[in-house]
Amino acid sequence: MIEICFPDKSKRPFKKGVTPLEIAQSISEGLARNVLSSSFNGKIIEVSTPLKKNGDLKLFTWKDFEGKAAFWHSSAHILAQSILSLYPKAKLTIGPSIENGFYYDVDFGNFSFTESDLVPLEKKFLNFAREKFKFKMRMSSKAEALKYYKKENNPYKLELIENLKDGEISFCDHADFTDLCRGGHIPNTGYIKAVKLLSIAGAYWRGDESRPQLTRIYGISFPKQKELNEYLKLLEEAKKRDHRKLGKELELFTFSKKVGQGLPLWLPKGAELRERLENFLKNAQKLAGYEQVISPHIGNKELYVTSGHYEKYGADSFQPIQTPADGEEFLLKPMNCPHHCEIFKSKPWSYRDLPKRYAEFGTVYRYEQSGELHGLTRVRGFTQDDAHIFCAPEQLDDEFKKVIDLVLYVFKSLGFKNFSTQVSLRDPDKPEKYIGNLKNWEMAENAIINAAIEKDLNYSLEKGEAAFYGPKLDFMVKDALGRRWQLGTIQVDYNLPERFDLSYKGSDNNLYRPIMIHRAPFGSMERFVAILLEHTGGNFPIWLTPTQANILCVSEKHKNYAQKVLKFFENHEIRALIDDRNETIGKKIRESEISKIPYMIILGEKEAQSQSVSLRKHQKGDVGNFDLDSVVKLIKNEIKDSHVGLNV
RNA sequence: GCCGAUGUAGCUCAGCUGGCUAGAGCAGCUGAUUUGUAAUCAGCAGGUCGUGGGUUCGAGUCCCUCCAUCGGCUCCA
Repeated sequence: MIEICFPDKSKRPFKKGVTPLEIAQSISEGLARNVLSSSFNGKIIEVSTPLKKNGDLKLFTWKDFEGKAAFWHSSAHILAQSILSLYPKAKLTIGPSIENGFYYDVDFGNFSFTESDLVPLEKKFLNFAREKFKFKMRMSSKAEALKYYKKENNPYKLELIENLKDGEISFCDHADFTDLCRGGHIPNTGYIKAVKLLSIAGAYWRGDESRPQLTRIYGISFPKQKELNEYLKLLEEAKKRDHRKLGKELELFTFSKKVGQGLPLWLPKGAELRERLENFLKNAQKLAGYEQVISPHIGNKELYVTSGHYEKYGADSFQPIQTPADGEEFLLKPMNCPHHCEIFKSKPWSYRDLPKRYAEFGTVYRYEQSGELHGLTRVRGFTQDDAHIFCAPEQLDDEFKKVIDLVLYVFKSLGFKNFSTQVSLRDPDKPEKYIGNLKNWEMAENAIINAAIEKDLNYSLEKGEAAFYGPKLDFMVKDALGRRWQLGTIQVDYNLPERFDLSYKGSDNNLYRPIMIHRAPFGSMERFVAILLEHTGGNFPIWLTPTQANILCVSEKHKNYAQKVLKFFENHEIRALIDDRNETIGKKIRESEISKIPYMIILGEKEAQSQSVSLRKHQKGDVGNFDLDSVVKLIKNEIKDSHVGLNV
């Protein structure tokens, strides 16, 4: 007998060799039907694995992350089986489960696999799934595994096996298909009732640009057809919130082939919106002790040679601008930091002056790869809400926390609740990738981690993700389709103060090197507006929205009264428009609803007589009749409420 | 940059296997209507079918080049 301990700490004895599935059965038939995967002493195992010793058992169903992972991992096996069945010459590589579904990377050789090939593949998949093939794990010696894939002539699997230890190599069989596999499957293929092969993409073998490009097939599967339908519907809904679509519809920004790809043009409404965001942050920064500075859009090449950026990125960026003078070269500003360093250098500083906090909405230009451009989230010209803090080492801790507070304040004011943070540290195994001494790195990394803990951030530690000049803390927010984007960022930098030979005089009359903090709460105005659009679906908080109230006349007869109402609104600083076109009131309301203006002020004969207005709220409908004073008061109150913490 | 897909009027789209002067709705303009909580009616105008080349008696439709966009990969100071 062995003793099994469950997550609720209860313990029960079982016969030696019992499987997790049998244990589930002993609990309830329902659980047995739904259990997809399990873990024993923290290690993921098949539910058919006999248990031979005492230990902690967890059973996973579709509701658990681990259950879904097993489900999708198993789906990847069936996908691979389907691929080989239709394309016997294809070479399989890897096929993991991902956040939403799974993929398999395949080398089709000379054959060009296209989207239309997904349909028959999907059919094949479903046919295999219905057969209820059992997934069976099998250990293999390294020699045996190598022999198998040599026979299959599959260099990818051979490379994978070469990197594995003998004795830790296993295969998973189902039907007549086998694949190198670590394990973690559902009991049989029949659990998969619905599948959708979503898209194909090129992906480099092992993520290395210099190695062959494979065809990646993405898919998602579900235990019920209904769940697949719901997921596909969700994707459709998400497309409606795409910032590129909304930006066009709401006339916020546009692109022009003639101006150049990745170079956004802000339309009047978008520019106004962006200006409001900038003013909001400027006010907050003023209160936090920042000073605004302004630097030019180009800088002498020498500036970037000094900063080290030219050496590292020069060849991959916009190339230097030549002037009529011999040998003179300027670069489009790819970042603001070197300029700010020179601002700091403009006079000598005492320790009493620190920290200096220089802020600038600085527009920078970076030559991003054409295939990487994406709406407003990845562009070639953008404006960072940048600032650089020059402080003494002993001030780093405190300054870092203050910046976190500012970022959290910005996120809170704009209603971003579901964000995650990532602490990017150096890779300790590759010290050559980083500059600065070890002691400083440790100090900075600890400062960031401690600050993240103290501020109760939900953070992940990412080794090897640090910039070459220092560790950083990034704030990540998802877009409508669940893609993660970095917005706010806080970075510690030991490099630039060194390269620019920055210094301040300490109390002992010696010169010391300041530490620099780069930070941008929005990240960039472009990306921030994009993500804000996707989060709000274009229904911005009323303090930000381009038009707050739309004054609609029932007929052209009431133009004069409408003008009077407009004047009244303007006097109370409410952004209002008049729609006095010769159209029906129904049409004006419809258009106002579509353009997502929060309030409609409807007025006709009745209202003109009584000097009142009829109020309609976007997405809500008629609110009732109000006199001018109370309607203004009502809207102003909502504007104030929508602006969390701004009026402190 | 790489793999795959897409590109028809300001916007959303139709145009089957190549065959009359390329269509629709919305937006625009003109006129009628003067309207009460999500589209009033009629008329008019609007397109080098992304670009350049090729195949063909004939190309929006087939082939190639380039450009842009979309989904990914790589990258992201």
